[in-house]
Amino acid sequence: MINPMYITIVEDIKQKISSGQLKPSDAVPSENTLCKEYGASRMTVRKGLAILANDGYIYSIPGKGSFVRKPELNKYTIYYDEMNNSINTVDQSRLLEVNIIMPDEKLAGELQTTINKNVIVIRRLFYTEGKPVAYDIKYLLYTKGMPIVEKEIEKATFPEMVSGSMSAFSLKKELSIYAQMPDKELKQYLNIYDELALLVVEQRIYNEEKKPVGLCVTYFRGDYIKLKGSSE
Amino acid sequence: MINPMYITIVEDIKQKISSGQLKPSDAVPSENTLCKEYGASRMTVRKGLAILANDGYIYSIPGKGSFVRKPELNKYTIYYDEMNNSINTVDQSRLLEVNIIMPDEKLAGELQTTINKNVIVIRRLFYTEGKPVAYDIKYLLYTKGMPIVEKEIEKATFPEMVSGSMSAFSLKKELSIYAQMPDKELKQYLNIYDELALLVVEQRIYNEEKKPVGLCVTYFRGDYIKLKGSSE
DNA sequence: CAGTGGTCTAGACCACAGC
DNA sequence: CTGTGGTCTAGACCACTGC
Repeated sequence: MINPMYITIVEDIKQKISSGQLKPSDAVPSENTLCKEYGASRMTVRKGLAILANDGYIYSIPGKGSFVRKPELNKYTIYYDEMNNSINTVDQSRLLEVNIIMPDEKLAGELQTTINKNVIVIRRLFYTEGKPVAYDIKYLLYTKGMPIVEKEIEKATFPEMVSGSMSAFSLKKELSIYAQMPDKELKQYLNIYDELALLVVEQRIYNEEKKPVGLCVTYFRGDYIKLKGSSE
Repeated sequence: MINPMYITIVEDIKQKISSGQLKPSDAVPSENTLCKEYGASRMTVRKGLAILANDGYIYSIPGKGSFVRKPELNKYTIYYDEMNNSINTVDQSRLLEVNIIMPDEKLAGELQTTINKNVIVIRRLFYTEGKPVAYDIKYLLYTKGMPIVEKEIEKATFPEMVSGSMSAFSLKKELSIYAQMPDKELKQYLNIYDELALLVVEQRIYNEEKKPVGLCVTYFRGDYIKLKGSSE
């Protein structure tokens, strides 16, 4: 396997950074230097540097040069949807409620809407091997194209519901994760008889203009979910 | 403000995708078509397409063309370190223990080492406004350059401790997040008198060859932490 | 002023898809 | 075979930095 030249350049420089030969805020050799070093044209060298910049290894300052970046030690990527997580996958879901309501003030505030606008409520229970493992409640601002067929709602994830009515590319999403004790209602739904912690995940979806279009809160039995994230 | 031409191309195509004019798996106009359309050279067009590809909007298949990608609806980025979270920041930390131990079998398995290798244990308590909010325990495989000064240990985050002894660029990190009830010991450390859920975060750090170099488990009082993530 | 990175061109050759 | 994307070149002009 013969790599293209720009890949060679990328790997050489990555190696120098990983090995400590080049340290954060050190200057990477200038483009012209690298051209001579590799016998490559400037565009080829630049392609390599662009990749390094994109991967977070270096940054460039016009007129000065390219420099090694300090790595982001605390950045993780997490793939989350309410039906699928690392311990168990939801194999069944039960629709508790689909309704159109007028939000109370708290909810209206959350959704940045007014108390006289319609909001869709969807409440579901998720099961794994016949046992209830999560209680899920969603509030969606009504827009055309929203799912109204119950069968669709039962199996859809939150972003899927919203993206039916708008291009998914324009959506901004936020997660909020915390631990909580269940109240009476949740204990009943989730068959909890003694003390058991819940993992609560709130998803908020915003449109292109950062207006909220939906809120989803999922209460997972603590013994049935583990969220996983990783660097890179 | 006049944008470079490749930015214009990027924004035009992004707009077509966001507005739904181009849908997932639709073909983007070919490079030659775009060259003519914008009166640009092929390298300029390609630069634009490269950016779109990098941002996850499109993908290219040699010999066929470029196509609109299905957005990753479930991808989030989370910035986590054990001393800093969305409700409160740790303003004080107390070192409970720094020690060198032989791991038991379970720990040795976790760290993929043997029970006769030295492991550093660090246990800390984190405080916010004088109140204990998290209990933190770390296991590090010993390597040269490890922090041994207590003052350093008290304030360092997990990746910082490890990166003292190796280039941080080569580290792979994993997060595991779940909810749990505190045991007696944790209740004591965290001043918990009635039932309160804990948010538990495990960090695992691996070196370039995917060998574990450290494990860190942090138990947060559920009422004192909320992890935040967001798309893009 | 010389050196740096940022943009851009007008060619070239290649491997691969599909007809 | 034509059209596609992937790699690469050898120039060019620009704006910026630092001496």
